[in-house]
Amino acid sequence: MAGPPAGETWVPMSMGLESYLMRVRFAPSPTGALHIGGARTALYNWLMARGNAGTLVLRIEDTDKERSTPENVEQILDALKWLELDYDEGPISQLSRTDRHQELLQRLLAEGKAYRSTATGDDVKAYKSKHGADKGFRGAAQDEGAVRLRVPDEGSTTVHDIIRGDTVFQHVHMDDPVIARADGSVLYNFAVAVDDMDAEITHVVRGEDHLSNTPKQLLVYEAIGATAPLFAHLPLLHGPDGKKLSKRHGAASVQELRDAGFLPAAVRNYLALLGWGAADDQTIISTHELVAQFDVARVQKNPAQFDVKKLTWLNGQYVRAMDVDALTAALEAFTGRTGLREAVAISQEKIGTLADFWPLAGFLFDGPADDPAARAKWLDDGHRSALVQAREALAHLEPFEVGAIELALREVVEADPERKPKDVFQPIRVALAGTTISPGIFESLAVLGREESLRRLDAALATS
RNA sequence: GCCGCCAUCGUCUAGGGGACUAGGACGCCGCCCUCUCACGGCGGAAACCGGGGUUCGAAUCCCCGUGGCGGUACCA
Repeated sequence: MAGPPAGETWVPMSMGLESYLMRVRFAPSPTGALHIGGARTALYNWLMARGNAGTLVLRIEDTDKERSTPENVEQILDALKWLELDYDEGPISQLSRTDRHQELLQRLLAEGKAYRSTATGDDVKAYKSKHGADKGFRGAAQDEGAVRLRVPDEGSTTVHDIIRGDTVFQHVHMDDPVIARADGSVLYNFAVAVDDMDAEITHVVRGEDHLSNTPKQLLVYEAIGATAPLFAHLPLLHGPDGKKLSKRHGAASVQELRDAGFLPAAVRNYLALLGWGAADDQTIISTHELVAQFDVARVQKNPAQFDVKKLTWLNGQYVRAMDVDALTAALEAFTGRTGLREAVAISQEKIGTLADFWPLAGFLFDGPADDPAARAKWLDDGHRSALVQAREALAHLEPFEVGAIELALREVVEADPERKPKDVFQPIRVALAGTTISPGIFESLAVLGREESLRRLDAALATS
């Protein structure tokens, strides 16, 4: 599916050849579920590719064999699929590129641009505490040990970042980074540069936690003699307490979002807004508009806090904008039940997430809930006559439809000047639903049908 | 500790020297609508981290401080 998405043959006027050939990548490490920050990184890359007729490459950074499992890879693939973010190339396993990594590693070793050293982390630390910040660790070449890249003593490496501008890293502050373990297996900072180079990635868009890794990777490019891509380091995402986002903030992973009943389109919209704003500050933006409008250069520099309340509101907007059939399909998939359409139609404007539906409307299918407080308040002797009259009004009503039901029940209200609407409607609600919260009462009666409605009213009268 | 990034309402943001009495959205508060819960409508409270500079003029540019965050792995 390389090339522009279906129906989108345009290329923004301002885009030159370089942008037209844009190649971006999403390169998660499979250490567990796809977190929200990772999802946003995936989304931004996807938006860039789709908005610029570019190519999105999916690469799995699995060079850490301890943590990378097939199950974890599967989780990431699932999450992307649920988010409806597709990719044009991959998934490529970084591990599968071992031969190529070794080839270049040996070359750097042979050229003296990298060297083996048995120096440990503690050795480096000791060296640092001796020399302070004025001298980065430089090892002496040995014939065994881990492979370190030789960092020049003088000069500096500048990261050109689309979001942040230039950041200069002085070489004297940098330690020679380890690029391969003593057993020869390569490390992230080496593999990522090689793979991005071979995949001809033009724009690396990733989390800000990689910013200080970038000069090391730039040095790898330089040692290999390759041209580095452009970088964009995204601000990190925090929870409501300003700390790193985690499970106790409600939902930290894409899977949790799905289970909480959020819609993929709403999640995409919300995630896009987390660190980025459209030029006109629009809040509800369809994925199609997002593709057209997203501009990584406009991404915020400061970290954003994930706010589940705003996501919930946004999700409600999407729920209400769906047509009933689509929402029914989503809810039937979510609940595992069928025949929900009528109940969905009368609940649509009252739910924020898919998970809100069953607690609200489940009584239509599974019978009344049991809320003793509601029964005590509304099914007492004081409301008995209203319930009896309502039952009579409904018993032979034709047709048994929303409009007729409302007329009939309002007549019951007016039959007694002391009566307020809720003195009739709430007892009915509690009789039908078992609780004081439900979709509209006329609508609920119509969906239940005459027979079931009368059964529930009789049951309430029998126990009150 | 060292290296680096960042800083507008509680939150997400608009703003990029004069259009700022700092705009929008979520949330919050009040009112309206109303059969419950919601939706919706109307209104309100709420921010330029602090201090110095530059300038006729600073939320916007510079410096310092403070705070937050990231990195400092033979993790990614």
